[in-house]
Formats: sequence, C-alpha cells, structure tokens
Amino acid sequence: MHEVAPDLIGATLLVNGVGGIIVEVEAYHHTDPAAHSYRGPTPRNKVMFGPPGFAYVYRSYGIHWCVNFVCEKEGSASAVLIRALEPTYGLAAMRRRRGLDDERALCSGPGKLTEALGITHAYNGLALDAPPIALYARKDDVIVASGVRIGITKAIDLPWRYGLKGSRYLSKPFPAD
DNA sequence: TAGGCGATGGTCT
DNA sequence: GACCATCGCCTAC
Repeated sequence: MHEVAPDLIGATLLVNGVGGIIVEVEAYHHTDPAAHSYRGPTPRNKVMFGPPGFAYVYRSYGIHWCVNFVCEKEGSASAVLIRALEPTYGLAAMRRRRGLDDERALCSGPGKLTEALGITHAYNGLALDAPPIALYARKDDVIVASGVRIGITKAIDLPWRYGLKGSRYLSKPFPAD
C-alpha cells in the first residue's frame, strides 16, 4: 500500500471525462485505528475487504462524499483516500458543480473533488479501469512529499499522507514546501 | 491569515 | 446516542 499510494501522485483520474492529476492522497489499512476497516467488515466498508482496483465511496460528516481506491491484495482492507486533484479536464463542468470560478479551490480537498467530479455513493464498488471511471498512470517522474494525515482523530502521527511537492492544488501545503 | 465552530446524516455501539 | 478520513463562514489579529 505504501508503494501504491506514492505511485498515485501524478496519475490522472477521470470520471465521465472530467477530472485531473492526483496531487494528494492518504493511506489507510485495517491495522490502523483511523481506518474504517479497523474494526472489521461492515455493510458500509465491505468494498475495502474485496479485491483491489475498485472505488470505496462513503459519506463524511453527513454532507460530503469521499472516494478511496482499494489496493493491495484481497482481504488486506487497505485503501488510499484521494484528497486533492489538479483540475485538467472538464473545467467548465467542475466550476458549474462547485459554483466556483477559482480553479485552485475546485478539487483541493476530498469533499470538494467528489462534488467537482460528480461522485456519489452510486460510485461505491465500481471498477477504476472501466467507464465511467478512468485512471491513467503518470508518465513523468514527480517529487513526492509525505507528512502526517489531516482531519482525523486517531493515529494522527502516522506519516501516511503523500502529495505532489510544491503543487498549488493541495488541501494543505506540506511542511517541506 | 489563522483559527474556531456550526451544519448534517449514515454508521456503529 | 455518539462519533466523524469535511467545508466554508465568521471573527480576531
């Protein structure tokens, strides 16, 4: 999982042709008290316990949707939370959904990017390599920064947040910037 | 510009 | 009945 998470930085995610470059992720797995899979399978998190390459979507704070990529082998219940994108495709659609003009604010957070891409719980359990979702590996080398995760209350000292160093589209800058 | 806090509802205890 | 992997508005400096 800690190999998959940094590799996602710089990859391109599209949903119905709308999306951009992944610039920030966080890693979670079932031995991690902050992870939804920590206490074992439930109806909500069962996708995380399935095979890799699928989307796990859940509602956060009753308001937002957040999207994870299930990774590693089946049963490990590890996933990577997609926290921020650099918008590159379908800017007009994202601005319309978000009601914003500011490109830097369109996808600079997990709840924001799901709204911009139109992701809801209808996308839970969908494959990442089949319509309407498309995921392309990065072509060029990138500099990946890492740090502690954001917005959680448990295991807050684990440096499992990864991001594109110096990106203007992060939910928060990395300390080393 | 940084930090506090209210909104809001599914999920688990 | 309490918890939350959030956002955005509002203050105060």
